[in-house]
Amino acid sequence: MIAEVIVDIASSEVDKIFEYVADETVCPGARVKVPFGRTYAAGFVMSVKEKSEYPQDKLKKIAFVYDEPPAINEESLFLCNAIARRYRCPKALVLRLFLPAEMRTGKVSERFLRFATFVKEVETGRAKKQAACLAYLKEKGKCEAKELEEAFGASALKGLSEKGAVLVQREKTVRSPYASLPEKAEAHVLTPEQERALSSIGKSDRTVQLLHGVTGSGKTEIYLSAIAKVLKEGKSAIFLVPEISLTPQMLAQLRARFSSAVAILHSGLSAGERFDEWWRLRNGEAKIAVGARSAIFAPLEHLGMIVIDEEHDSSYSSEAAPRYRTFDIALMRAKYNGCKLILGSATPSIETYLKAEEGEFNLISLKKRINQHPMPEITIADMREEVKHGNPSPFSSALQEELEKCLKEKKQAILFLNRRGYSQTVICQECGYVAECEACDVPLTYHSEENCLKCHYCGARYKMLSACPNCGGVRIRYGGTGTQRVVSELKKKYPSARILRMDNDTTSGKEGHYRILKEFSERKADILVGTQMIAKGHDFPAVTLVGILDADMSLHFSDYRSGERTFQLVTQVSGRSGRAEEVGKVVLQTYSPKNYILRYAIGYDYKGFFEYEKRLRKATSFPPFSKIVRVMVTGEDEGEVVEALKEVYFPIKQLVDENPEEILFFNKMKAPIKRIQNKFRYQILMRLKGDALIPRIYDACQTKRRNVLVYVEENPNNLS
DNA sequence: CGCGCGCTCGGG
DNA sequence: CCGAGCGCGCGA
Repeated sequence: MIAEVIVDIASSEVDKIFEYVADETVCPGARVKVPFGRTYAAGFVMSVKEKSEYPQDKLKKIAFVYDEPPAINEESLFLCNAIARRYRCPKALVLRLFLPAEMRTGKVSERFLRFATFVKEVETGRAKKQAACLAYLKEKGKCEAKELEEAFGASALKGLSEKGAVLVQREKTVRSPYASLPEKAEAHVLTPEQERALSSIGKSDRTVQLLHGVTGSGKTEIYLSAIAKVLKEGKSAIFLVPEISLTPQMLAQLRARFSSAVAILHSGLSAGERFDEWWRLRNGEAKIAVGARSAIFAPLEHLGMIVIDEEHDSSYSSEAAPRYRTFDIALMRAKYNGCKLILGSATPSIETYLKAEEGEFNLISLKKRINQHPMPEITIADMREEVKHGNPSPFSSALQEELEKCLKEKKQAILFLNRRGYSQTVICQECGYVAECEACDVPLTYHSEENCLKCHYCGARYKMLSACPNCGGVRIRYGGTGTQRVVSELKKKYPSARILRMDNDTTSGKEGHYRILKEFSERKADILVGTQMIAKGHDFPAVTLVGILDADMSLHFSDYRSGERTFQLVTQVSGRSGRAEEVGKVVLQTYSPKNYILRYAIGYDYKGFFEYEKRLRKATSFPPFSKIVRVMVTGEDEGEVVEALKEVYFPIKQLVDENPEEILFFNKMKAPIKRIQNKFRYQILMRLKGDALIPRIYDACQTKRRNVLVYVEENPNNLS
């Protein structure tokens, strides 16, 4: 037998089939160890065949075959080939997506625990501890050795073991994260609207189902019911959520409904936990994979449903090679398995909603909130007026009024500002010098807590300036407010209020998010100040006020999606207010109160927003009415980067010249941020009418340069 | 003449 | 990716 093997080396130069002699038992998908060059390499068997065209005397034998059930199944192999072809990336890199990292590095394997089992009664003589221990164990039959040692002492157990009264053995166990969560099944009664949605999914002949429902309309319950149905048919399901939405609340809900049939795959788990959860899915013990983006690669067979919750979320696009969109992989899997793909959102992306409107996706709209509560009322605070009336603080008078009321009534408030740190920039007032990162072409952010300057692109830290390094001036201005400054201003204004901050700087550690959210939900604070991350699906019943401090931030971002993103953000953040019996309030601060996007957002008018945005995109030929392609060229040596840019520019230029009807825009330039982490960044930017040229653009970007990275991005999430 | 470094090439 | 092989430049 001959095995066609891909070696686990993520480089395009070695991304080809190597043939090895294998015995009959080796099957496609198996992980193997093969002689490669001087040494050995890990690899994957992609296929097997009878004989080889390669010179027989040069063929070598597979050295070792890992785990008996092949780690990669047939569907995974199919997906791997499709993804590698689509995104032009080494197969080894794609294959890694299908395995928990722990499996490749071999750092973690199964966990063993020592268990003591009762064997027989024996004479214990004067050894009281032994007698007590034996009695205890006889009662229980079997328990963890560590438990007995802690209760009765290690010597007692050892003594009993030597006498043959108990048997102490190492046993393989499965780490079960969240084992402590309750497993109680509750009765689930669907509202008529939810019932209708569920049956619409069942009846539809479309693969993709778009569940468009306002915040609080009970989408989750529909997902869970749909999954339960699939499970009953003996099939499995994947449930995807954005990175930070994997809250304990959500997990508790899943546990309650499906108990141990759920496996959770996310970065917060320990290496061992992730490894075990993965195997529970692979061997069929668990039927539902829940997780962020990468869980779309879960090793499930007989897939009966895929759910992508908050489908508009940008975390569903991979920022590293392979730069896949989760939706694309999900669609491949749905088609392969002949199952449905449910997308859910209160604010679907323009692209998704357009496809639903055109009938490509089945559109299901949920218009009612489960608890019948009205959406919180959003009022606009015109910050131009505030400035005119001499209010220099980050809080408008309307917001201050509401905050005071909120504090007096002992309710909670959330203030949202999408900028961490104290001030965005530090500027010398004498000469205009702006502190910048040495490795990146960006200004540094002042962090008051550590009294230092930080680069938000590479993470570098610098000492705070005592004087301007340029002119020696000591008058330094702090430009642009961040969450830290908001907190310090709040403390000045409301000294008795308890304030929590939640941003990238306060959420480090395994359960950073969770800790802060828990404190806030236990009402250990009155005001929560935070970035993006406070917007996601958390439920704080006591919150009656939300302040959006700077709605313009994302609005005036030079990006075709800025309107869409602002609408989504405002809707999502507003949804945090008034979750319980009380009607919530939202104060939205802006310098452009007449802006269309904000107008639609305060009226919760998704359709209005969609029609407006659709017309705009159509008129200007932006996605989804075109495709934006960016070829990024980056490396430490600027000369080499420019060389490489020219190298890929010419074939693409030729392509463009030959197909003028496909092109809306085409140019090469420096990227807006010219350097990140000492790497220079140049780009070719294109707007194309369709996808026709995409494969050839990828082809043109294949370079064998070692010190320069060239990659293609399709409709990238940011163009910095 | 011999060694060292940088580039190219092969790996089954 | 990683190491082997080889060519060329330079010092004594």
